[in-house]
Amino acid sequence: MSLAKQYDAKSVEKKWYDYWMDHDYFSSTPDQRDPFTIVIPPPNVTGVLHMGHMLNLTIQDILIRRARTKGMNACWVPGTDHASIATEAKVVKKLREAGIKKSDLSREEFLKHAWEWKENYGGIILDQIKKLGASCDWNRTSFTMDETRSKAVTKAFIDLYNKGVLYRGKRMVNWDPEARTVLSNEEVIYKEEKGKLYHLKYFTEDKSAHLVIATTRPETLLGDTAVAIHPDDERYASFRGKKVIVPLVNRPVPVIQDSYVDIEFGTGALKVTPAHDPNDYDLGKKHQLEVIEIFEEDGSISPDGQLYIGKDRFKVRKEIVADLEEAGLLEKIEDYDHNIGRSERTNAVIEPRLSLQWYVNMKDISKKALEAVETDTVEFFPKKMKNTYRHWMANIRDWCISRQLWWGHRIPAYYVGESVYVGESKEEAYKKALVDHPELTMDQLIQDEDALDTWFSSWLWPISVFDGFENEHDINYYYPTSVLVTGWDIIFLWVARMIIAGYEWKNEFPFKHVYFTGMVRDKKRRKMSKSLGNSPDALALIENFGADGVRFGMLSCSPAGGDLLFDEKLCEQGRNFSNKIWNALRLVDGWEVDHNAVQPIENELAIDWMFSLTNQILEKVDTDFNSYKLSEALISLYSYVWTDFCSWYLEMIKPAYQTPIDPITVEKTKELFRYICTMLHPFMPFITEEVWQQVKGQESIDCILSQYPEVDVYDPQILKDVEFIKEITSGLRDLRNKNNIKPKELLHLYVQQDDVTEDLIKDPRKKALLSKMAFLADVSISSDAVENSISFIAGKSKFFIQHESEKDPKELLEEKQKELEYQRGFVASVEKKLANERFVNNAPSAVVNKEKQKLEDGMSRIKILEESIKELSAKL
RNA sequence: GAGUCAUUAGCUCAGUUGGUUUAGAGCGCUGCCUUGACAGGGCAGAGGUCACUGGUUCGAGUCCAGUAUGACUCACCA
Repeated sequence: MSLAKQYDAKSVEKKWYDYWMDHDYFSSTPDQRDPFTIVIPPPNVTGVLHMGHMLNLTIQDILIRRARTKGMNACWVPGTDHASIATEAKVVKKLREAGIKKSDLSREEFLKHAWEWKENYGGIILDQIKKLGASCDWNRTSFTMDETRSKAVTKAFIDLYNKGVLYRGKRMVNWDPEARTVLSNEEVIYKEEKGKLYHLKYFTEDKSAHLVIATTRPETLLGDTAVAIHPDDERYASFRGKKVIVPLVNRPVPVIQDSYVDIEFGTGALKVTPAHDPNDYDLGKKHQLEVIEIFEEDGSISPDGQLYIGKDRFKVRKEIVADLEEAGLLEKIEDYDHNIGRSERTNAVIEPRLSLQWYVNMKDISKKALEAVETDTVEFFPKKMKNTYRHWMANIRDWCISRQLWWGHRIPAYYVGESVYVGESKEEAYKKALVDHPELTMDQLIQDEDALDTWFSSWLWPISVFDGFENEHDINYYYPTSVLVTGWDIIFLWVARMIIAGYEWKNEFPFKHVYFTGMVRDKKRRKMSKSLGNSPDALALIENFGADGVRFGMLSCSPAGGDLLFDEKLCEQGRNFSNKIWNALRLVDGWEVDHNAVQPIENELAIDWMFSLTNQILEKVDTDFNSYKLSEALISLYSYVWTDFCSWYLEMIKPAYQTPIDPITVEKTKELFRYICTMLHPFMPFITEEVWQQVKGQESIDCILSQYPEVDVYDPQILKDVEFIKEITSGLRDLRNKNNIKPKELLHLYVQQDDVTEDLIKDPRKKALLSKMAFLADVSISSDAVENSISFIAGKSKFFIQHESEKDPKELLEEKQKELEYQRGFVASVEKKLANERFVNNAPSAVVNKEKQKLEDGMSRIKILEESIKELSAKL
């Protein structure tokens, strides 16, 4: 049965994924082999597959599949995280669309809806991951809120609490008024935005004088409890120790002096709102100022604000400006660009807010984690990420882990008044509480309303996916894992914390290597985002170019850590590559084998050459993998398969049209195909499995489990020899091109006599190969000039054919003269080096000899060019 | 404001401890090619003062200093 002209990725990919699954090839259990383990960076359960995931997953699959063919016990654990804010937001939105308000539901009712939502949509991304060909051990699929993972979270919390690492404190936090929860610094995005600077008048109590304060947030004056000036600022000397009146609310507040105030900025006078600005909070503490909280959780004004009660902060800003103007207390408004922090999830402007939260004291528990990276115990790729990591870890702040959400792990802390009791269950906490409060009833023990930050479960991931807090069996075998593949944007949120957790609970790092991928951007270097609409539909890409094509496209342009400018063309290139391999297979598949045919001698050489080259590539790919240069490895394989194997090798051994081929050549060629399939399999698993099945011969094993070849010794001389034959062939093709000689018209090639050409002519294998590739009737050495000839140079030797040049001799002469100039420049630079005594004396002899060889070859080329020019000039 | 990194062909990038015939690849571009694996193809070609200025060295795209431009991270002053 003949093969289809074009490769059909769609049917092939489904067929083999099902086949692999049916044979349980992805699943792993501990055995005597070395483990190679990766835990997936869990995508949000709300997520759909996007470009970042595809890059990330492709890389992980490449590493896993390669390890598998190298005989290791490869285990890739998939899963998702519960993404508390994102998921809760989605559920709230869905409920709202159905006419249900979250505030009308009890916690239990809401969670029922949330779980329902998770059951319906949570598996989507996992199915999409399968389409990409990911060879995850699906039996191990985990979810941060499933039973095992939840237990781990509770255990970790209690353990830290007992060690005294957790504490509860009132702090100024980043408050998201839309999600009504606290955010970590990492979840706030600062960006320059256009704003205004409002200049407001604060009068003294007797109204005799006023000072002017510049502020971007006039509405916060409702919470002002002081005005600050610099002690050295003589402009405000008369206000020292006095009180001024806060506009509109008419509250007298002290004028305090503090060197924190920047004399140069604005008017040099600062209004102080301790409840709603981190710096003001510190000032307030220092000067023992009153703290007035004027905002509700949703950003509206609270009764303590006195005015505008219940109105939203931005509405109030407009109104208060109008009211101030009317009262004559507004001096002027200036345009002013400043940084505004917004919630990464809801885009709401962050409101600094005082709040009682749970914190992890990071100082001590992060020490080992910093050291591990400093000493490369945990190695980062690319290395430069160490700097970023060090900077953050050295200045680490305490981690606020409580979130005012329902979807997530509820904090296992219970209160009796001010006393705190933690426990895996309410019963356990109750027992502890009874010690202090013998009269306590169960109902009087109140559990914390808040849930834990999602990262508080993610940081346990490399341990919890193996049930590492409860069960030794798997964790002892798989932990520490081999490599973590993730984006650099979550180096603090996730990577650093996992390393900390690893040392905290396993006393060992969670992964040996961390490979940071770049950001996927569009051609214009913009980040791919939903709002810009510049992100291609991942599944549509797979549909159009095949998973192999997309994997190729993602990889071929993604240096570690570097940004990746995604272009659909790259996937197209990948698809075309599949097609190329497919058609190479078709060629070989179509050959008629004559079992009595003798192998032509040029095939012998071609095969020797191709095997040598294969070993060279194997070596190169190994080196690239060791330093995670995956895209370089792929590019090497691409050019090895396309250029060397298809364009040269197959042409070398191809029998004449409708002529049968000898069995040895076919067998060797199939063997080469198998090498190609195994080497390329990690990158393009489907096409390689498909082709493998056609060429596997006696091998009963499938490509996915085929043994990765070891590098064998090879003869570099054979690579040089064939390189020379290729150079002559290309030179002659160019000559044909320029002189309108048909590509396949047989020619007689004359060769200038020297050591290299003599070797070429005398070796029948080389001569035969050259003749076949260059379409030669004959090759002969000629010391005499041949009449009416045109020539070219390959290496350092002259080659020519008897043919009247069709080119304008003048043009030809110019071309040769240009070339001569180049060669003279080249020779001059080499001569300069060799004339330098210090070079000849100091440089290693190998380098000096190389230079001498360069000089000799250059001189030889100059001589040939000079002769040609002389001949050409004579004709003019 | 502090720090990190980058600057090589029209575009995107390689270039491993300084020495690989005065720099490589892919895409794009130009010319030619179609019965025979593949137009999702073949053959060939053009295209670069390695950002700039100095320095170290026998030798610098590669090391050092400065300049310019850009990107990112962290911290943020009303």
